[in-house]
Amino acid sequence: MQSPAPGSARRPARASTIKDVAAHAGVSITTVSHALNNKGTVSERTKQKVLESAAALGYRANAIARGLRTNRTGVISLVMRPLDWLGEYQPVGVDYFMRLVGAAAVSALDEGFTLLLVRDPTREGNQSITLAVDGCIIADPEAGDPVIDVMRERGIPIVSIGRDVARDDFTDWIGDPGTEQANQILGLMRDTGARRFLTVIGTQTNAWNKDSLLACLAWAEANPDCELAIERLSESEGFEGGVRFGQALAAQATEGRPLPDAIYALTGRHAAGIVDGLVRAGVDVPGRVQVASGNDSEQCRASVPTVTAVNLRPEVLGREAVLLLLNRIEGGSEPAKLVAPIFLERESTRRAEHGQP
Amino acid sequence: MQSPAPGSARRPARASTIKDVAAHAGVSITTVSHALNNKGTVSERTKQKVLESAAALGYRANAIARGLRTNRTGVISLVMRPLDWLGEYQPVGVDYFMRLVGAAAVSALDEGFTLLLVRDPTREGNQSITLAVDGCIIADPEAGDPVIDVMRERGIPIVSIGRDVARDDFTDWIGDPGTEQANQILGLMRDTGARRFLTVIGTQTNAWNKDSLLACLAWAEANPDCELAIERLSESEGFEGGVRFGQALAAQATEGRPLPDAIYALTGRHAAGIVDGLVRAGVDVPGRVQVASGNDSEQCRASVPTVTAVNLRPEVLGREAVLLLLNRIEGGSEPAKLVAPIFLERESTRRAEHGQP
DNA sequence: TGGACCTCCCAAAACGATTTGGGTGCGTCC
DNA sequence: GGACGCACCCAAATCGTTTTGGGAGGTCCA
Repeated sequence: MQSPAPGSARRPARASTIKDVAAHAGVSITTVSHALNNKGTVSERTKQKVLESAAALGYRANAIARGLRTNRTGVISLVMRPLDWLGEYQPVGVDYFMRLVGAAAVSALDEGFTLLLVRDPTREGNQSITLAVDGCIIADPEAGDPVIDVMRERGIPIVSIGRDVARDDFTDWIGDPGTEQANQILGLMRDTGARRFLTVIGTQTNAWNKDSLLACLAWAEANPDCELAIERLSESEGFEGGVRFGQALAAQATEGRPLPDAIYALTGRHAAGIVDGLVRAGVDVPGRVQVASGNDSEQCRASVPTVTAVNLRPEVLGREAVLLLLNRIEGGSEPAKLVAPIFLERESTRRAEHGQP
Repeated sequence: MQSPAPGSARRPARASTIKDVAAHAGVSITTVSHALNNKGTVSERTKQKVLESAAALGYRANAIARGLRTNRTGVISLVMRPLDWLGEYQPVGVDYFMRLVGAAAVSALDEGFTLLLVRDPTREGNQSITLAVDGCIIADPEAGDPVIDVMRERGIPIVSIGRDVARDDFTDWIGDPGTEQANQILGLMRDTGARRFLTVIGTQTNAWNKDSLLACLAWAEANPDCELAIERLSESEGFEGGVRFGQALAAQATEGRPLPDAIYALTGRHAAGIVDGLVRAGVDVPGRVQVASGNDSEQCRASVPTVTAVNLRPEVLGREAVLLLLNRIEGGSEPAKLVAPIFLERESTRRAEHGQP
């Protein structure tokens, strides 16, 4: 196995084709195809001959040619909408995304598929293979997401992680409505004395933001002794945006506008940033203000104090999305699963007096 | 835009082809191809007509057919050898892998490629597109890794992250020899009083394990007042394996076999586990034993005490690997970059008396 | 008038597989 | 001996592009 000179141009080494195998075995390409794929009728003797020739030549069917003919590539794509907004990869605090990708990739591999990471496939000039996949997973679609339209037009099965809030007919999504989660978090903080609440929500139109907002409003409706304010903070502001937000709150407090008793920030980076901003401004967390996050992230775990959060279980979401998609590709109609998040109580909220064991 | 009934089989909706566009515009398919790709000579009038027809029909060239003809797919693959060993996705403590994938994906997307995550492409029966990519990145290849042979045979450019220790002629890799890193860590612990050292290395034959081992041995050679023991611990043992290892060390100490003064565990999960095992067994870290990790991970950051570690900068590795690969695909010979790791001093090692500012 | 040279367009040949729709030869049965 | 069935094999069509190698028609110049 000679290697080309370092940096030399791509070796023109033509991989052997089905024609080469046919010639080597002294049969037609039809017979080779049949022998290798166990189709048609091929005598045992001929089949062995073909297998030997294929092995001798190191033949591996060209997946592109096969894909052209069969319209199957063995590839599923994953569109991470969060990436499309963030614009750039953020090295810290986006581990939800990372875990999701990892879980989806491994699940796909386990099922004999490969996972293709793509950016918005609706963009013109996208020369790549994004529209030639067997199926597509879209994570956190925005309202009326055009990716769903494009895939449907092409007849490519698509499932989402988190529903499309503008598309009630689209039911092939997994995730959780987020209602229970909001009730649990707000309820905990109420039980430990909070009455003035602030919910900090991102600016994207995805299901998570919308459904969480609705859940918070409904909760406030059901708890008239509590007061709830809503603020928007763009996802792309990240941790630093949270810090500024927290400091601004503290500054306003010195000017007479009272601090809320409890803050529920949906994004982990925001929550951790807010805690940091408040603490730096001398506000006691959780003594004066309690803070909780709607999505666990590394910053929540590493924060001082650590931030109470919800684990949305990206590993499970990734795996279940792949399995649902494969079912759809096979024409199945297995129902989509809900994935209930896990509540993680940490230091940034107060412990309930008579809590669980 | 009607949607199919939920769960209905894939809609047979045939996407429009170049033939449809040609018919619609009243020209030949050659002309369509030329007009859309700015090749050949097409009058401005005809070109406009073609563009209009293409837009009207929502035409997007079939990437598979194009790939068959041009032998270019716009896809690069990433083989994570660690995944092949671990066998299963580990939700915690493999954030090095996750960050690498994320960085590589985003870098590829920025350059107009998509990233395909694949498992060992040398395996028989791998029906997928893994051998039809434009290039391949292999992370942490093992000694004489067969993936490199397969890709070379097919003339597919390949670059690695970390060298192949059994292949000196293969220079298209990025990373770091790990020598400086070992010297720095062992030196720090020596400077703070340690004399009896223990290095804990994984069992894989990749460059990181091998080069780190050599670096440690060389360091011991150069520091004759120090004593160095080597132990192997399989990567797949993870955090729990580290815990057991640490507890075993502590148990042996009560039986008269003295504890080392300093432990250098290459794998972050091992290091954090060892700290946990030692602390649980009542050993003071860093008072009695110092511990450092060769690869930062979330467990290192979240451990109590936090674990001194080295940030191998997976974000940079992922991006540089993609850029190097694209250069090779274009036939370039730009030299590969070294990516120097960053030393992160934390609580599990003692502070040097007269350290840096 | 004839040829050289544009400009603009197209038919057909790839690319490498799968699949359709027969062939061919042989044995069996009436 | 002829019809039929079976086992085995193959030529050619097909998938949707790109690219090659002209061809038709017009202009310009000798």
